[in-house]
Amino acid sequence: MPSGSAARKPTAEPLVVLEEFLPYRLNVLAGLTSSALAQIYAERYGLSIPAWRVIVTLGQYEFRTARDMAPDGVMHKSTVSRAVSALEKRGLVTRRPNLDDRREEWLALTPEGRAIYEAVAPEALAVGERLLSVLTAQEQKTLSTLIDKLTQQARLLAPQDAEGEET
Amino acid sequence: MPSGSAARKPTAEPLVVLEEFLPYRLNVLAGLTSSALAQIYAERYGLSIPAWRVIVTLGQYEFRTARDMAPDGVMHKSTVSRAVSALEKRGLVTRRPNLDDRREEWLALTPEGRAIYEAVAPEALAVGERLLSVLTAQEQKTLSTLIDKLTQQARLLAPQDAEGEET
DNA sequence: CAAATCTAGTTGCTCGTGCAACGAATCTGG
DNA sequence: CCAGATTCGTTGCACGAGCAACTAGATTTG
Repeated sequence: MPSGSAARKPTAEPLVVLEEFLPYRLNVLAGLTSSALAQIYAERYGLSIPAWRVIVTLGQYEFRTARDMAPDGVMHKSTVSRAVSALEKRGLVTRRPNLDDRREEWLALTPEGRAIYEAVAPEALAVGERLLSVLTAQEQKTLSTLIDKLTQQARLLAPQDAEGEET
Repeated sequence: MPSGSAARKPTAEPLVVLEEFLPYRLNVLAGLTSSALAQIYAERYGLSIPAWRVIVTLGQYEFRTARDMAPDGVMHKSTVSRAVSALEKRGLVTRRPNLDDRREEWLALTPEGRAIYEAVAPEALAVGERLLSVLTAQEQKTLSTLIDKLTQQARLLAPQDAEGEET
């Protein structure tokens, strides 16, 4: 147990107790789940988090533009751009210019890309479910609601749209 | 409205729906709250996330070693090391060798460091509370429980101890 | 239809941070 | 009491990602 030395005497007035601070706890949890997931898509398939998100989105929607990948400002557009380039270079994604608006391009999975998607997705899902397995069905529904409420509120408090992390 | 093009037709069998995937949602939420907080301690006080954590911990415990800053593997030790160096250079933190074990050093806030702590902490707390303000007291308790359960479980699924993000 | 404005996407730069290798101090076992 | 293993902390390296500036194309306005 590494926290054997943990019981150091607290200051007179600890204004913030980190371990109870919601943003901190959310980040720790998010980081841990990211690590768990990364084991799969990173170590096993060489995918970065942005790449994983691109693949999942394309697996979900068939055709999308790069901009669609960052629906609400999650992921910077440069991040998406580089992820797509990398995936294209690996032959997992194709670009096809949109003739109606030649600024953007339609992205799609190649057969190889889809193969990876079909291999990774179930494993990722399994991790998600193993995570949730410690909650009852009712708790899972509650959690979902709470996350939505908080996310909505956080969006109001965050700068404008900024952000960009993992999973 | 950027999502005007959102209703792209889904694939036959979307294996994973990203917007419903717990790890993804957790990361988005954590990222947004981080951004909200960063507005304060980064833009206003020039503190990185690790630096902020160090300051809060020292504000909480008076004396700590660098290792204590990463209780469970949150934050890499190199991250802590660099954060502490930076804080020392700014005169916010002091190091004093531990004579009982000269591998480690006792860290503490300088008066300047404490002043910053006392300025930042309430603001950060306020953000946390504004976040939570959309939840009832009961919901807040529930959330806390759920986060704990999930964190515990995530720790089992994550590699060994790996991790390292924001707040 | 020209000028100004806006949007999609790319790229150079920089910085934060994880990793791995290392140095120093400590602890353990023969 | 010495040799190997372990732990605290630092540092070189590389890479991922945000920012800002830019190109190219589209849209608006007068």
